[in-house]
Amino acid sequence: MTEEKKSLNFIEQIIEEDLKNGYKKENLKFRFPPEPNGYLHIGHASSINLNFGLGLRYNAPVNLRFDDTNPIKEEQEFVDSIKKDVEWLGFKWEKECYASDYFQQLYDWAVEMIKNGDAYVDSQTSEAIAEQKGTPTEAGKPSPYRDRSVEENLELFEAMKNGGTPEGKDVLRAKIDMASKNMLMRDPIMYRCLHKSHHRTKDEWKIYPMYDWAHGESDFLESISHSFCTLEFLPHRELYNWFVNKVSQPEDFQPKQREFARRNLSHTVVSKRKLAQLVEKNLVESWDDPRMPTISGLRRRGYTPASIRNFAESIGVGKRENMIDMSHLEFCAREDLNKTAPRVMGVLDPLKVVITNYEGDEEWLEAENNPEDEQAGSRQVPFSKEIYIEKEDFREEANRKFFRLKLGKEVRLKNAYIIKAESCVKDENGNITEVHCTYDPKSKSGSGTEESKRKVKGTLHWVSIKHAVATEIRLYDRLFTVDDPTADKEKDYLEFINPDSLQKITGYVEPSLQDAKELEQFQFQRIGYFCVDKTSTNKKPVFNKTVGLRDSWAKKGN
RNA sequence: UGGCCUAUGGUGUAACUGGCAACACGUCUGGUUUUGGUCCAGAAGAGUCUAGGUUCGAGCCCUAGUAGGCCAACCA
Repeated sequence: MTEEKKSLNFIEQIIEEDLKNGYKKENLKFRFPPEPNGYLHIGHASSINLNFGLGLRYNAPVNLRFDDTNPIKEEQEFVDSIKKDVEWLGFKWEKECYASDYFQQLYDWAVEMIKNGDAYVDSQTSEAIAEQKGTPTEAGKPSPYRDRSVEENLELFEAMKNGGTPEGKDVLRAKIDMASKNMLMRDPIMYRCLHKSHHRTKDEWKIYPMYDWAHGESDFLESISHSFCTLEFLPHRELYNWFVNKVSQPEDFQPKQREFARRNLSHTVVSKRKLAQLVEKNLVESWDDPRMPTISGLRRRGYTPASIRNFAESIGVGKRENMIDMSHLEFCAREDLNKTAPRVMGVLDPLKVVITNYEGDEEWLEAENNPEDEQAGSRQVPFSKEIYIEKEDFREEANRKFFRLKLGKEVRLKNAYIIKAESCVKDENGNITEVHCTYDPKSKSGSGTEESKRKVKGTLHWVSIKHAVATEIRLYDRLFTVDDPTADKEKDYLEFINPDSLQKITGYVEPSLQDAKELEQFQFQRIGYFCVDKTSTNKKPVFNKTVGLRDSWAKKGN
């Protein structure tokens, strides 16, 4: 085996550099820190893959930490879904943590900071505070409350904590530098009064810490060595370090925040807020609608954990703006499903074929389950005089590039016989309603006869009409009609919703699929990959189309 | 108008840290095939945002531009 030197991404290079500079490998520790205010999406999958992947690579623990500092937006439902999704993707966290675990510690540290003159209570309105903050090009002005005495600050902060201060009245601010070029350093707010019940601490707290005054401290408390976040947090790094310095001793190891670019996927949106909007406005069914780029949506659509992990791994991590084409995700789905999905036959747009010289009642033929997998074995599929084929697989006449059924020509029925189209029946509008064929009884697949080995250019999938199971098939297309629905500053992204992103049809599948279970995946031969929807029942099976097979015939515009 | 980040085929990442730009997706050929799938073989496609500079040598370093992004929630 040739030892191929896999190039490191810039995150791994940072870690290697730290290791080279004496940082102990056993002290490496990472975390994935979602806010439980929505469902995880494909962008999070990248972050999950990065953090947990690093854990695997360096044999280091990775915590799952919920950044639950805002009770207004956060709910237990989201905590549950996030845990489910991370597990489903195949990752194990070391500890399940919550920023809310540290509320008391954070509070105690805040009191210390007040005593040290590093924080003060500001009694102005949020508007006044915003105004004094200045602009990126203009320094801010100090609050008139900036120099309150320690005693007064302590008293006021105590009142905030006890709920004696109304919401919106007082806030605790760090005393840093109102003239800093970094807006975040202009006395950032540490605590606000929120008399809301928290999904975990219930009514215990009347004040809640802000992100900046919680995240780095949580990292510090958990001994996280490297804290990775997306690029928009880059300006927060200075503040992150400032706060960590306040709560730690110089000899303590300090977590290191580094930033990477979030991944954008074409023809969709990757923003929790926008996805939530799609759900709220009923533009999709739910967070797990198979058109959604959420982990739960992709799961329901038929994506496998491996396909999503491979996707995240293959697109890598970088620092520049990006727009990854959906076709790349689809490739990852096919690549994985090709190896694992059992092959079956189903007809989506049926055309009746009568085999006029077929004498028997029915017979069961052997069909290979997966040519990519020797172990997959075979099954029996029923054949009879009347079958369905795909409407687009028959033409009265066509040129020689059409490898399918046409009058007077032969085609093979997958796993069955070679048939020849003799005539077709049409309705009053000229639509073909039936094709009459004859079959060659000696051409049975696998029989080993001379006739069965004949080279016939086309092979069609089919299903015996009297054995067929009628199913609901849901076909999906991209959710948005353009690559980047957010690119147009004049138009709202919702204007680019694809009205035809979902199509429900009735299809007919072979009887072996009658009892398929939720999430079971199949390749409908010559069509694509499908999986059983959660609303499916034995009486009425429902299949979601995950992705079509590559189709070099359709691509040529036939 | 301030500060910071970024810039490599259509897309996403590489380039052993200064040595003739590579990989994957996508596209196109051809072969195999009882899936117009898979698989196999091959091709086209960038001279690295621009202009200077350092150097024997620059995608990598320096300077100045240009373009895009981020920063003025009691959101994360």
